[in-house]
Amino acid sequence: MPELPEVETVVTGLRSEVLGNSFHKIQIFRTDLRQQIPSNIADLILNHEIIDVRRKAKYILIHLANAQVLIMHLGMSGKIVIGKNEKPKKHDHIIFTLSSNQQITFNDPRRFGLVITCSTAGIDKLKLFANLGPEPLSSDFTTDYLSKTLKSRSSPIKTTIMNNEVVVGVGNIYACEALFKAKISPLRPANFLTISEIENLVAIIKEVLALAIQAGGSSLKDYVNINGDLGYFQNQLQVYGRANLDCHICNSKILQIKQGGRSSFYCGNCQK
DNA sequence: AGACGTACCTGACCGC
DNA sequence: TGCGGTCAGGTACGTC
Repeated sequence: MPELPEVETVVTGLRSEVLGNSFHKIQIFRTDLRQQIPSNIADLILNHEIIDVRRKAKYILIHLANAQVLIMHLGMSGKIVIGKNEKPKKHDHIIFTLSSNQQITFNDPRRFGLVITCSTAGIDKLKLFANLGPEPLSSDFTTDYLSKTLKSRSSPIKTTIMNNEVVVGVGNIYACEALFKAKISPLRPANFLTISEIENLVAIIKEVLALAIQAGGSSLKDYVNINGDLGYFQNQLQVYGRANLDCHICNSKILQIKQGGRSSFYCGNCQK
């Protein structure tokens, strides 16, 4: 469920729900996520005002008045649900109860996600954040930056834009979608792209992510609503998950291949 | 430094 | 119904 737009959506929703509150209670059911949930988490975060909620790459950062930060990542299958959680469901690993009495539940079947804490000052020293590239929606992600970065990269452009050291937040879905819109084959070696292709790709990555955020990502429903309607942006996908269906532009069959262990979807006719 | 394979874990789905 | 295989929106680590 989580690429950048979904995480952004979760962060926006969380912010409106938790700002000014504090955590009054934590229930932990499993500690063995991607990293262990720290055993002293309650001591660090309970009863301090929540002063900010932000996104960094695909991480959710909840800043507290005592200069601690609660850091969460949703992995492949993580969800954050707000509301009364009367009886914990399967794979609910941690439930935070707010001073407002609302509850925030972290649910993650595959447990590739993460819940840790860090001091505000220590964030920049975290290994997690040590080698992250620029935020795609920021002014740091430019044609100039990307063209310099791609010069030394001979791997396919698809796996390259999914590399967090190159740019953060571009996951499998939006990598496929952006390359389709940019008419660039996912197989092209990154250092073979022309300047105008790179310029176009930068603009399109920003556009695709912004549109998906506008649409509330694809996890909005799990999160705001109790009825599990499918995400809104899913309906706008041009290639992802559409193997053997017709390209909306040229009617060729959408192809599916494997790159770096992940599925890539593309139009062999439109994307060169 | 960068490329690549593999590992982490559970559930859903498909063919037999 | 059960079994085995494959797949899934992410990241980290070892090796070459």
